[in-house]
Amino acid sequence: MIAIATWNVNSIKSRLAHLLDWLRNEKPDIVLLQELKCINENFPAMEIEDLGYNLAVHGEKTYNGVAILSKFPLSDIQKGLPGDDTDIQSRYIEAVVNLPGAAIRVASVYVPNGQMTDSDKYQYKLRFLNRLHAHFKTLLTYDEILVVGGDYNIAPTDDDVHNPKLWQGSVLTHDDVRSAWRRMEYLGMYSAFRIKPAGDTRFSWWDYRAGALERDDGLLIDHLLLSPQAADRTQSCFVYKNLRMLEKASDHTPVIAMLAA
DNA sequence: ATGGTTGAACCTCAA
Repeated sequence: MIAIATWNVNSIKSRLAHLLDWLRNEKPDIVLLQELKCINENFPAMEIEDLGYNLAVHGEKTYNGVAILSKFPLSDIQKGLPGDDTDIQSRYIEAVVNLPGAAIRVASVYVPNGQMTDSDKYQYKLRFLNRLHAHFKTLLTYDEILVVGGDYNIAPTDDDVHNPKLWQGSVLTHDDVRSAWRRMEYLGMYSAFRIKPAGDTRFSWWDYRAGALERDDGLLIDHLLLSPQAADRTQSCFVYKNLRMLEKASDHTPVIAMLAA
């Protein structure tokens, strides 16, 4: 079994102790990280490599930043989401993980939050999702085992929201972004948690504000999207809530898929 | 308390 996790750490520097403990205890094979909030030079590569991981890092000062950690060798590393050369934000990284006798293409994506539906950032989010759709269309022609994990900043249905009324029309639940999500599904990308849910936790993110965690005011916005070849191998998908319960936690917690391999 | 917290970097922005 191969464990593939996605986790928005909200600053790799602030979350390093949590990350290292988790890697030591759970030993996920592949980890897709978002919101590093650091440039490549400041990424704590040695500490993570010491635990047996190979790295691909696409950092940025202050904001964004994505990375791939893998127990197996990486090749064909690509940084940046195709489709707009003027977009310099570090929100996408892709690589091939070379398992013995098999290869898995993986990517870590940090979809823009969008802030407010009347903001320019929301338009950027919708354009980004269009580019992601186009890229998935290309990737699916490869007929590979493909896993794209990340913070999609989309709660695909009201089942993914603790209190749907409270979140109605927000940038995380708006019809526009849900429609964009479904377009990716219709291409043939399957949500791991949708097809093989396991465990008791339905959400992956709780706001720091207003006691959201205490009220379980959570949303499932971190997802692992799978090609048909990856979906066939997926045995289960669950949220690892422990990391949200710690002192100085990220506001997101890992989502993990188990693939037969 | 016209909402609250966290992180990075700056005296505010993004989430």
